[in-house]
Amino acid sequence: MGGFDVEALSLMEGSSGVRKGAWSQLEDKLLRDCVHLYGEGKWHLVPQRAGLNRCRKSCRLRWLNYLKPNIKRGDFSEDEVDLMIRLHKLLGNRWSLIAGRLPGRTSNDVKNFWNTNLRRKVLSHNKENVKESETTRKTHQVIKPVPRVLPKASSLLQGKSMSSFKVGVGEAVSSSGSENWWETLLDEKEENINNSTCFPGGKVGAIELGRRT
DNA sequence: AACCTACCCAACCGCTCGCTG
DNA sequence: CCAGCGAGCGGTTGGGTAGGT
Repeated sequence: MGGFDVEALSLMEGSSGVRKGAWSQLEDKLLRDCVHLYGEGKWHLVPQRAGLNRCRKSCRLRWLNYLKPNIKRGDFSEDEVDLMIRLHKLLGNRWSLIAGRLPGRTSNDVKNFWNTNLRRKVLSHNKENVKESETTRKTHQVIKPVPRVLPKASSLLQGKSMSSFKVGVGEAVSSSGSENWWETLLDEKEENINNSTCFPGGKVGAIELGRRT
């Protein structure tokens, strides 16, 4: 890669005239300068301000997943993987929430890592569990997880600090008074994975956190 | 060396949510 | 209350590349 490929800037334009595809160094520089100058947010204004022929979404994603300072690159540590698995058990495919507990990691990173590395691992692990559970089904009633509904306006859902966050449902959680309530929740869930008081109703599905099902 | 396959990761797309007038 | 708009999210796609034959 030597120098900016100005010609490439005019290529790969969509039908709307907006450029698509990989970002050039020049585009990265323009976007970085723009965010430094105006700060994050107002993404609809960014293409104009930065002089980029990109859609707002593309700009935002590029910044969040690649250009933002303090983004951690490289392999996930064992601790991170362990935490990711536990959080995924708890939260399901809430990549942004999971990424929020992994400093320097983006939701895209987490999602990609999960899909390429962990999904298979977990699936095979689950298969083993299914085999095992089939042998014990006669004596143990299987109680499946039920959506845990959290307040929509909660800081958890907005990626804000957890320290001031109080969960609105599940007395066991809110009454714990723990700063790291979610860690408690992880332990609690592992311990009570088959406890109906923790997961009442036995409804099948991902854990509800407000936005999606 | 050439081809094929699987994998990784950046980027796009479509949808939902929250805010505002 | 409702429509319009911007922001954010998760699912999916596609290009690049490493490894195998």
